[in-house]
Amino acid sequence: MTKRFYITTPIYYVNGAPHIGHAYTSIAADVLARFKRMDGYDVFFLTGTDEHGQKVEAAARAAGLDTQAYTDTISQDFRDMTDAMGVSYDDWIRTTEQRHKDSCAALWKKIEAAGDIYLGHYEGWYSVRDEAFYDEGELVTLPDGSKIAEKSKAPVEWVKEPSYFFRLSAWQDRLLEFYEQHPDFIAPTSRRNEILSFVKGGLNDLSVSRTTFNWGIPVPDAPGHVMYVWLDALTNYITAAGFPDTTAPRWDFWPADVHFVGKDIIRFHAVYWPAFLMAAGIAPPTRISSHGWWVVDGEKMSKSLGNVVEPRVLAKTFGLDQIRYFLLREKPFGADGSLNHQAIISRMNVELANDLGNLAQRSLSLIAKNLDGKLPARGDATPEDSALLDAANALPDIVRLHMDRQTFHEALEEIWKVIRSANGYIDRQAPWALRKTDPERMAVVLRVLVDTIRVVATLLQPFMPASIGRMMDQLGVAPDARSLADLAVPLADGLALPAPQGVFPRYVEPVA
RNA sequence: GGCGGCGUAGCUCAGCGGUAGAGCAGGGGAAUCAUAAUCCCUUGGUCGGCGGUUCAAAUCCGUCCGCCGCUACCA
Repeated sequence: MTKRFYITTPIYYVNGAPHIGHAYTSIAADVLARFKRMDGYDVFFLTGTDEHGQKVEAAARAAGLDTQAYTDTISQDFRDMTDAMGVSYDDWIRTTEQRHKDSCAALWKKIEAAGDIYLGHYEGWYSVRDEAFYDEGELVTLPDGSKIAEKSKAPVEWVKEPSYFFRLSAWQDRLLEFYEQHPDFIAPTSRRNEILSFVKGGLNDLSVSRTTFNWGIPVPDAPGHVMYVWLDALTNYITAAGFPDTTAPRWDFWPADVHFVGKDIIRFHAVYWPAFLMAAGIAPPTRISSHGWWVVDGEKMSKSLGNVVEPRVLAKTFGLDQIRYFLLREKPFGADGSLNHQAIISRMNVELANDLGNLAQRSLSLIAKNLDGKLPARGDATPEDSALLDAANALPDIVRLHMDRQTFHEALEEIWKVIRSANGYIDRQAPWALRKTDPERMAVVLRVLVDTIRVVATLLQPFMPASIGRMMDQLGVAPDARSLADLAVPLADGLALPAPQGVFPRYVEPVA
C-alpha cells in the first residue's frame, strides 16, 4: 500500500492582499510536499481561502461589491500569488463552496449529537477585526472611553446575544492526555509548552455561533445563527478530504500529517480543532507545525508602516527559487527572522552562485572540455574520494529527518556542508592539473564530483524546483529518475552531458 | 503576578561539566578549472553581572540586570 501524506496550509483570510507571510507558509508546506512525493509518498497538499465573517462582509461593503463577488476577486488574487510561488497544491478550497457548507453542517450535527453543543447567551467584549472574544483584563481603555484589545489594538464592542456554545471546558483532561500521548503534536517545543500551560490553566466553553451578521455558514436548524468563523475555517481540512463522505477516496488521507500554521493561530489548531474533532468522533491531526514572523528591515511588517512585502515583487527582483531558498534558509522555521535586500543578496551570491552554482559549473566544464562531455566511469576510490562520497550518501537520511521536523534551515546547512567539502575536494585534487599528469585520475575525480552534486541537487529539488531541474538536466539525470530512490542507480558511464550553463547567476545591484 | 525562553567573536547563531566553535564580515597567502568564483591560514570573545557547587562551569544552582513569548489578575 502506498504511503499517504496530507499537508495543509491555513486557508488565507480574504480581508486583505497576500503578503510575504502567506507566501512563506505556503512555500514551506510546498517544500515538504515535494520532498514527500520525491520520497515515495502519495501526497495530498491542500490550501485555499477563508471567506466568511463580519470582517469580510464589511470589507466588501466598503469596496462597494457584492460579498461573493468580493471574495471571488480576493481569493483569485491569493491563488495567483500561490501559483506564482510555484506551490504545488492538489486542491484549492474556498469556504464559500457548497462542499464545505455541507461538511460544516455535518460536523456541527455530530458534535451536537454528542452533547457538546448547547444554546446559551453570549455576553462580553468582541473584536470584529480579530474575530475573537476578550476578557476585561485583555483590554485597554482609550482616553475617549472606547476599549481596544491590548495585544492586537483592535477595537472591541460589548455584545449580548444568544449563542451556541461548544463545551470546551469538558475537554481539558482529554486534551492533556492527547498531548501527553502525542509529544510531537505541536512544534516547536516552546509552543507546545505554551499550549500545555494554557490548557492546564483551565478552559472556558467557546461561543460557536453568532446572530449579528449573515455572512457565514448557517447553523443547522437554528435560523439566525451562523457558525463562528474558526469552526467554519478549521473544518476545511476535513472538507477537502471528502467529509462527511467517509467513503470518499481522499478520506484515506485523514488525519492530516502536518497542518502548517503561523504562530498567531496555534491555539485554534492545537486546542479547539482537536477538541472539535474528538467530540465528533473524528481523529485529530498528527502535527501542528508553527512558524515565526518575518521582520522587514528591522520593523514588524504592517500596512500602516507601508513596509508590506509583496512576494511576487520579490520573486521578480531576485528570482523565485532564490526567494524560496532564502525564506527557508535564513532563519529557523519556528523563530522570527529578518528579511532585507542585503541578506537576500548575500545568500544568493555566496551560497547559490559561489558555493553551489560555481561548483557545478567548474566540475561540468572540465568534463565538457577534457572528456568530450562524456560522463566518466567510477574508479577506485581514494580515502578523499570516499570521505566526500560517504558524506553525500549520508545526506538523504539526515535531510529526511530534518524535513519530518520541519527544521528546514538545518537540512540546508547539512547539504551545504557537503557542498563546501566538494569545493575543498576539487581544489585539493586539482583535476585541471591532473589533466596533464594523470588523465585517468582526473576522470575519476570528476565522476566523484558529479555523483556528489547529483545527491545534493536531488535533495534541493523541493526547495528550488526550476533551477535545480536545470542542474539535473546538465548532470544527465533523466526527468523521470530524480527521486530519492533513484539515487541508488548510478548514472550510466559515457553518458553524454549537455554543455554546462550557469544555473545561479550572481546578483548585481542595478545601477541607479 | 505566574509559567517559560533568551543574553557566547563586528553580525547571525551552535555548543550546554573536562584546554572557547561555525557561517558571514575583516586581514594575509595559494591557485587560476570555474559565475573575479574557489582553497588554505588568520585577527577577534574575561561565553550579560555577582555569588555558590565541583578537581574542573557558557555548560549545574542561587540572585540581579536586560530582552522576548504565553498566561492571569487587579482595577
